Amino acid sequence: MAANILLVEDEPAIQELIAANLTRAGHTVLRAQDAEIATRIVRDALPDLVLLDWMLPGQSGIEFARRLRGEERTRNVPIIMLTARSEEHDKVLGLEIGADDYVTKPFSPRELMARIKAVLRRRAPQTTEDAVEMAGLRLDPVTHRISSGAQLINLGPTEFRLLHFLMTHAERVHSRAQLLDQVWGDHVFVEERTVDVHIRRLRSALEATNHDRLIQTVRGSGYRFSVEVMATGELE
Amino acid sequence: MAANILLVEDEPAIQELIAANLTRAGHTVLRAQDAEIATRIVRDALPDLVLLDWMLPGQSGIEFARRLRGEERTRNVPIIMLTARSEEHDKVLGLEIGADDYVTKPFSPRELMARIKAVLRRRAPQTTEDAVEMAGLRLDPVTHRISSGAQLINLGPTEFRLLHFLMTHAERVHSRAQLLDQVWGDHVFVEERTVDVHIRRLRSALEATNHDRLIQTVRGSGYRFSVEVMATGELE
DNA sequence: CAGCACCGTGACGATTTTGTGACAGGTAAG
DNA sequence: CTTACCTGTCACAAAATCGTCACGGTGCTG
Repeated sequence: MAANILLVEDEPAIQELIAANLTRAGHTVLRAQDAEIATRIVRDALPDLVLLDWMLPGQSGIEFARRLRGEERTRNVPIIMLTARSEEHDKVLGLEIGADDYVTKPFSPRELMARIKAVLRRRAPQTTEDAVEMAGLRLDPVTHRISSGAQLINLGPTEFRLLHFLMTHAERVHSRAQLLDQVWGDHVFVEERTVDVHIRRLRSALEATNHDRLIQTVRGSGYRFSVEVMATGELE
Repeated sequence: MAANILLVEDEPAIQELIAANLTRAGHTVLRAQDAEIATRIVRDALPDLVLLDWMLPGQSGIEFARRLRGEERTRNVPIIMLTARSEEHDKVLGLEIGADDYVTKPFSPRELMARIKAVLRRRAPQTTEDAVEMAGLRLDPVTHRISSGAQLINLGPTEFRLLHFLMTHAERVHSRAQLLDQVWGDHVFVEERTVDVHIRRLRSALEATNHDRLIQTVRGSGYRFSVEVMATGELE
């Protein structure tokens, strides 16, 4: 959770504001007023995340980002860009470079912190090697097996990862976007509705042991793995 | 609790005094000596609250406040005005612009801190992820579930958001227009009476656990979520 | 008590969201 | 080069939810 964050921002007041919020959230802050200083810092130690102002004196933020992406060593460092306006042109340019997220000024620090949290979590997928068992359904990451009692259940790789994620984050609702980030990977371009299809494949595989009811649809929000029975159906 | 506060005050001694108190209370302070500096800051980052001196060199505080209210992005930032005069006329003018509170100099720091706390609390619960529980009714945004004891209650997306808003802003009357803004979204074209229908759907869903009485009609004004029993009828 | 403004309610068509079956690649094993 | 999976996308079906309306009830005013 706690991370080392490189903050590249020329406006002192804003830099101070962001730094204070980051510190309060438990992160360590490395500050840079311009791209040159930032470059020097990155050479010494790789941060876990870079917060980068689009407009900087001297070398622009976008140029710095491009350089980060260009070098093997720094390629995988997540970048969040702070941009003056939400113009489509900027957004496209940013995506090209591979910024992980965008925050447009004026931004609320609260929202910025939320984005940072999201990006960090996306980058550090929680993959315990421990077996999970819920409601008689057992998933073992080591042997890559799923079983219900003696009954073995066969799944494709994607459905396996999906079920693993859902079981290790049970009871929570996950949006399709979140599932894509966590299960498919960070920078994958896939239709959101594809999640539906895999949910369906997962369900039909679990149908044999009547475990398909554990995967619930939350209309307008996403999906949830839950042991609790749905409220509606008192089907008798 | 901890917030980012923009302090616009030209008198250095006063500024220092207030800033020290804010910092001690755990807040982060952004300082500006005049409206121009304040404008520059707001262009980049939205504070959680603005403490604004009425009298400023150059552009007046009231003018700055008016500009904040005029722009979409900054409209909802709470403002507390600081003024030397205590004339009724000023108070009216300030409230007209939409200042959330009003403190007259000389003020006691303790009083000011209390006002700040009050305003922040009023604005805060809008974006919380925490579960809410009132009168045995529990709403959890994370699992997207509503329960009364072991009994689960099913709601559509809109009713869910409506109940969430009402519960996080309980004991207060909300007009239909306010509810539409807060629950439906800012620029939605929907009949006001539609709120009635959703209130009704919400009530009938809560009826099973006898929680429908928590949602009260305030004739001529709107609706209120309240734990207190209505004074009027002891319906048996 | 009449008139009026306001609210609750049931119904219904429209819209949005999700489930489902089919299909065209893609990949790895044989 | 087959064959046997997997995958991502689509189009369409099914389902849930939404917004509106009309009607009737309720409480306030004078």
